[in-house]
Amino acid sequence: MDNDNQEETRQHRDAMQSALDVLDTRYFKALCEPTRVAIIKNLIRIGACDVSTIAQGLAQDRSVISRHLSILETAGITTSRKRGRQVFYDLDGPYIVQKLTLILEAIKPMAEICKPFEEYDQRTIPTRKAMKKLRE
Amino acid sequence: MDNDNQEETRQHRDAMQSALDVLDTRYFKALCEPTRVAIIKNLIRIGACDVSTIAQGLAQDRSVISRHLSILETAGITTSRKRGRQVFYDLDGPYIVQKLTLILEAIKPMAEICKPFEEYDQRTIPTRKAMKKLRE
DNA sequence: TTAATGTGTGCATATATATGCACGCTTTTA
DNA sequence: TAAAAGCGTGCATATATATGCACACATTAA
Repeated sequence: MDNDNQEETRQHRDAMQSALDVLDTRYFKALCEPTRVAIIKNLIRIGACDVSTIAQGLAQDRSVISRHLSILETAGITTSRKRGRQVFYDLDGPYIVQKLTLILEAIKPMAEICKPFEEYDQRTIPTRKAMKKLRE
Repeated sequence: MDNDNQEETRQHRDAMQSALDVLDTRYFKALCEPTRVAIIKNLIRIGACDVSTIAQGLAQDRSVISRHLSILETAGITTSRKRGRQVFYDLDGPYIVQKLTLILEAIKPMAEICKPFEEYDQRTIPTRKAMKKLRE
C-alpha cells in the first residue's frame, strides 16, 4: 500500500490541522476545575442567578465564586447581566453545545486514523530503520 | 405556564444529572495543558512512537514528556506498548471520539434548557420575591 | 561481560492557579 | 443623606501542577 502513503499523509495533516484548531485550551481549562463544575451544576438547577446566591451552597468565598464566574464567562460558558446592584449569571447552553459539536466534528476523523495498537499487528510500530530516519 | 413547572423541574434535574455524570474533570484536565496538546499533535503526525522521539521536537525534558504521556494514558487518550527497551505510545482515537460523543449527548439538552438572557426578556431573572425564597 | 540506550520515578524547585480578606465602587434602602 | 447590600479587584498566601536532574532498572549492542 505504498501508493497510499501520500494520501494518508494528507489525511493525517488535515486531521492534525482541524484537531489543533479546535483544541481550545481555555475552554477545557474552564471545565477542569471542580468548583467551576459545581457552579455549573448550581446554574443548571436554579437557572439565572446572582453571584451571592450562586455562592451560597458552595464552600468558597463569594469573591472566589465571582472570579470563577468571570473565567467561565471568558470561555463563553456563561453570560452575565446586571440588574441594580446585583449581577445575574446564566449558562449559555446553545454556545456550550455548539462548541462541543465543533470539537467533536473536528476530532471524529481520528477515530479512523489513530487506532490504538490492539487493533493492529506489530507493523504499526515503526521499524528500527524507520525510527532511525525519524531521528535525523 | 405554571402547570409546566413540575415537568420543567424534572427536565432540569435530569439535565443536571446527566451533565454531572459526564463532566469528567480528569478528561478535561488532560486536554487543558499546552505541552500535552503538543504531544497529541506529534502523535497525530508521526503515529505510534517511542518516548524519546516524541520528546524530540518539544522543549521539555524527556522525563517530563514521559509523565505527560502517563497522564494522557490515565485519561484514556493514549495507549502504550513495550518493545524491547522502548515504550511506544499511540493515540486511542476511537476512545477519544466515543468519550466526546457521550459528553455531547449528555450536554445537548442544555441548549434548550439554558438559553442565555439575550433570547429572553426580563422575566428570566428571578423576581425579588423569588430571590428571597432562594435564600432561605 | 561490559558499555550504552531507553524508561520511569524520587526529589527539589519553579510556575500557575485557587483562596480569603480588605477595600472601593455602585446601587438600593431607610 | 446616611447606612446597607452586592460586586469585583488588589494583595498576600496556600495549594496544585509542571519542570529538570539524578538515579535505578531493564534491555540491547559491542
